[in-house]
Amino acid sequence: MKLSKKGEYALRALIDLGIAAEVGRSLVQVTELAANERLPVKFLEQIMQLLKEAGLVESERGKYGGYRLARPAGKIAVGQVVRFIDGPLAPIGCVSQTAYEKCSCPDETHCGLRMLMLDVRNAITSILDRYSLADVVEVTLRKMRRDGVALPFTQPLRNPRPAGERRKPGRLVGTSARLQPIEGLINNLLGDYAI
Amino acid sequence: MKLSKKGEYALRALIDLGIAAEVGRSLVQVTELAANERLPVKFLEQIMQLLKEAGLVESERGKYGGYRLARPAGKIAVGQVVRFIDGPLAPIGCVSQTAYEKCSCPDETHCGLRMLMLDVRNAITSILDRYSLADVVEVTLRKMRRDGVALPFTQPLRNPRPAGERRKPGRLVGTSARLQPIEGLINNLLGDYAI
DNA sequence: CCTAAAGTCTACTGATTAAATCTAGATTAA
DNA sequence: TTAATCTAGATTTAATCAGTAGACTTTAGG
Repeated sequence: MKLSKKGEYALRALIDLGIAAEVGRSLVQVTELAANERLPVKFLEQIMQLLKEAGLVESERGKYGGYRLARPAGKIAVGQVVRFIDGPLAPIGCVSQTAYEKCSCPDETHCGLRMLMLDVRNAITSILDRYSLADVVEVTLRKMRRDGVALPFTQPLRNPRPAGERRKPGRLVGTSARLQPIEGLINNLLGDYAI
Repeated sequence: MKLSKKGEYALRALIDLGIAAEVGRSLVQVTELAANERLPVKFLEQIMQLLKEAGLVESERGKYGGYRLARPAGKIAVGQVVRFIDGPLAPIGCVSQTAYEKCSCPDETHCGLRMLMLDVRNAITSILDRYSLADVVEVTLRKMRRDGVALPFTQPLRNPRPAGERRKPGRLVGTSARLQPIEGLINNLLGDYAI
C-alpha cells in the first residue's frame, strides 16, 4: 500500500511551491527544492519534468529560471497528483473507478476481497480527492508560525526576473473551498493535534 | 497506493482456504488454488511457502498433500496478512505505527503531508485491521449462495487422508466476533450492495 | 557582440526490487 | 517403485530509484 518515492517527492516539491507562492516567491529552483526537502537533485529534476507535462507546474528556463505552480494550490487536489505520478489510488485494478482493470479471478461479482478493497479505495479517495495542496500548505504554515520556525523561500532570488505578470502573493491559497470533514473519520490534517 | 501481486494472490489463496474449510475440505492443493483463482502456479507455490513461514497456513507433503489454514479464519486479520507479505500499510514510512521509518524531510513535526498521510494510514488500517478472513469468506459465500453459484472445493479429494484431527466443518467462520462498522464510512463489504 | 555562469531539459547507465518462470530435489500414498 | 505433491534455488523480465553526462536557454558582464 505504498506511495512511491516519485509520488512522495512530487508532492513535497509541489507543497514547497505552494508555500513559496504563499510567501511571495513566484519562482523556485530545483536545487532549492531539493535542499529544502533533502531530495536527490537529479531525480527531482526528472519529476519536475513530469509535473510540467502534467500541467501542474510551469518553468522558466535559463539562468535565474525555476518552477512555479501552474495554477492556485487550491485547484490542485492531492489525489490528482498521486494518480498522475503513481497511477490509480485503488489497491487493486478491479476496484478503480478512474482506471478499472479486469481481475484475473473468474467471478468478480462474488468476490469478497473485491468488496473489501473497494472500501479501502473509497477511504483513500475520500481523503486524497477532498484535500488540495492549499490545505496541506495552510496546515504546514500554521504549524511553523505557531512554533516560530523560520519559513522557507523567504529570501528573494538575487536577480528576480521582471516577470511580465507576477501573481499577487498572500491570497493564492485562500481560494480553496474546503469540503466538510468526513463523519467519524479520525482527522489529523485539519484537527489541532500537537504532533 | 497499490497492493502487490504477491499480497493480492496471498489473500485470494487464504480466502479460498477459508472457503474450503467452511465447505468441509480440510486440505487444498496449490494447483487447485491456482486453477480456482487463475493464478500462476509456480509463483503461488512461493507465496504459500511464505504464508507457511508466517504461520498462517499448514501443509501436508507428498502425494495427496496440500495446504490448510493454520488457525480459524476469524483469527486472521486481513491487515496481518498484508503486513507480512507487503510490509507496512502506511503510504509512507514516517506515519507507520508498526514500522516507523524516519523521513528525509528536515522537520517532520511541521510536515502537512505527513498529517495527511497519517489520515490515509488510519483510514486503511481501520478497515484492514478490523476485518478478518472470516468476514470476507462469509460475504463471498453469502453472495454465491444467493445467486445459486456452485461453490468451489465441494468435490472431496479422491483419496483424502485419515487426518488425525479433522476440523468439524460449518462453524469455523462463525467464531469471528465482528467489530462495529465505522461511523460514516461507506461500507461495501458488509453492506448489501448488489455489486 | 561575445562569452561565462547558472539554470532547465534530455538521454543513458547501473543498482535494486517485484513478478514470474524454470529446474531439480524431497516426501509421501498407492 | 512410481506418480503426485510440496520444497528450494537459480534465472529472466520489467519497473523503480537514482546517478552521470551533456545539450539547450537565458542572463550578466566585458
